[in-house]
Amino acid sequence: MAENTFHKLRDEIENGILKGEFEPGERLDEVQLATHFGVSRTPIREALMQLSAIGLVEIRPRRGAVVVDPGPERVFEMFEVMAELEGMAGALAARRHTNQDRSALLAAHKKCESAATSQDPDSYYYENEAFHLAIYAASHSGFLEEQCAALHRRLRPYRRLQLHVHNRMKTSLKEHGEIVEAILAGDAEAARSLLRIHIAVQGDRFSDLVSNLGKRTRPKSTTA
Amino acid sequence: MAENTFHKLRDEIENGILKGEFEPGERLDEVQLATHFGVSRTPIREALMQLSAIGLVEIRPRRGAVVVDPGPERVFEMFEVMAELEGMAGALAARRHTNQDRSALLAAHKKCESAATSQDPDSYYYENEAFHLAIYAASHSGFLEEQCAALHRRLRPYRRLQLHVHNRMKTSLKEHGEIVEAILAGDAEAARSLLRIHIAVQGDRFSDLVSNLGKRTRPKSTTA
DNA sequence: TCATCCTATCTTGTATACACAGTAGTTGAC
DNA sequence: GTCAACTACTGTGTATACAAGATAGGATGA
Repeated sequence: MAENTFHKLRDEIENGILKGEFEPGERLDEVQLATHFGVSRTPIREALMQLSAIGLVEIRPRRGAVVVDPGPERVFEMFEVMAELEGMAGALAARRHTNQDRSALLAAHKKCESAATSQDPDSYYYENEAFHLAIYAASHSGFLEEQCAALHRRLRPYRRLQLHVHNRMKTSLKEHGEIVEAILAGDAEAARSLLRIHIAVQGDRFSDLVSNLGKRTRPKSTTA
Repeated sequence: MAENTFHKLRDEIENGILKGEFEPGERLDEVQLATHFGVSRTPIREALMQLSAIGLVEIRPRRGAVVVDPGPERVFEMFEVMAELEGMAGALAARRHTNQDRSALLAAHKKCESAATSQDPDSYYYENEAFHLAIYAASHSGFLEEQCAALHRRLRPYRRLQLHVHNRMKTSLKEHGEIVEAILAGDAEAARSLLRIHIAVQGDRFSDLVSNLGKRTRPKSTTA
């Protein structure tokens, strides 16, 4: 541990963006953030630099940092790439998973099941994340795992919105079951295509997503 | 452009790392870099923050920044992911390419041909990069294009080493030809698998890569 | 009344200063 | 002679100060 101030600030601001406390397009005032966190501008700037490098904020010269607004097409493209990477992770996991991975996957799946039966979207959202992280880990490719986790993290807010679509939780859980089965059976191509379909935003889910993107920018009331 | 100092510094240091001026594992002294570039430590730190966010350097608290050394397995994993992403870009390009993309691809391919016939590895290296960027652009997925370009850039030094392997240039060019054909014919799955094979480091190429990784860390004489 | 220009203020970008942690070198003791 | 501890120094982390550009508001002219 023993992290530095700018590390904590980076996570803090990143979470703020992902949770929607800072809206897309919003300007991030350095002095304001500095006073808010009780630090000087220096570590704030360093945190913003890191966020700009991973594409969460954009720094325009002499004009400050703004929260990047990906827009519907870009979000769709991100899901497209996520589907491909997850498919790859699933395929590798099918070939390489150990007994430990097997237990982790089954345990994560079971927790998703509990969350789904108790009809708790927030809990399912959390356990779903753990489930996917377990797949990445089972791929035994450190780099792929990192890339997947990073993109997964970035897509969090949109995934969260999707879960509130009617019946999505139930469908999602059913797909999880098939995915686990394919991976544990060592069927790489089945795991790949099942995961692709699981992630991809196709058909109705696309219009659901676009519709939800509009809702994301809230009526300014919960800002404080 | 009117970029800021830290933008230029970031590119400068990044190029230094990719070109091997800074060796993997080497400590990046802030004061030394500052005096070298004739600036203060502030923009240097901001540049290092960005490089740490994209994984080129690692910042350990109170112990400064060091150039990340991926190690053979990690490099292999990066090529694995690159192969998948390029395959995806090729598949999308096959479906979505416009007449403009078509001309750009053919032009880039022709330039590779010229470089190959004149037996110029450096020139081929450059034109090869342009060729692959043309494929990314033809995918018409802005996010995928960015991801591919970033990873491609990061793998530059290793690709450069590979080109010096005997006959690689000729084989590479032949593969390019087949890839162009598949894309222009609209055969997505052919384009995908051809590109996967083109990028993947398999069989002999893996041992070539590992052997070249050793050469990269030079005999410490050119440090000054 | 509207548009344009000028000015004042606010914010970013860079430099510098100071505090604290880590590291290395030296000295002393076993 | 070797190991450990203490001290001095080097370098990072954060704050603050200063300079320069951008924006907004007001004033003047058409």
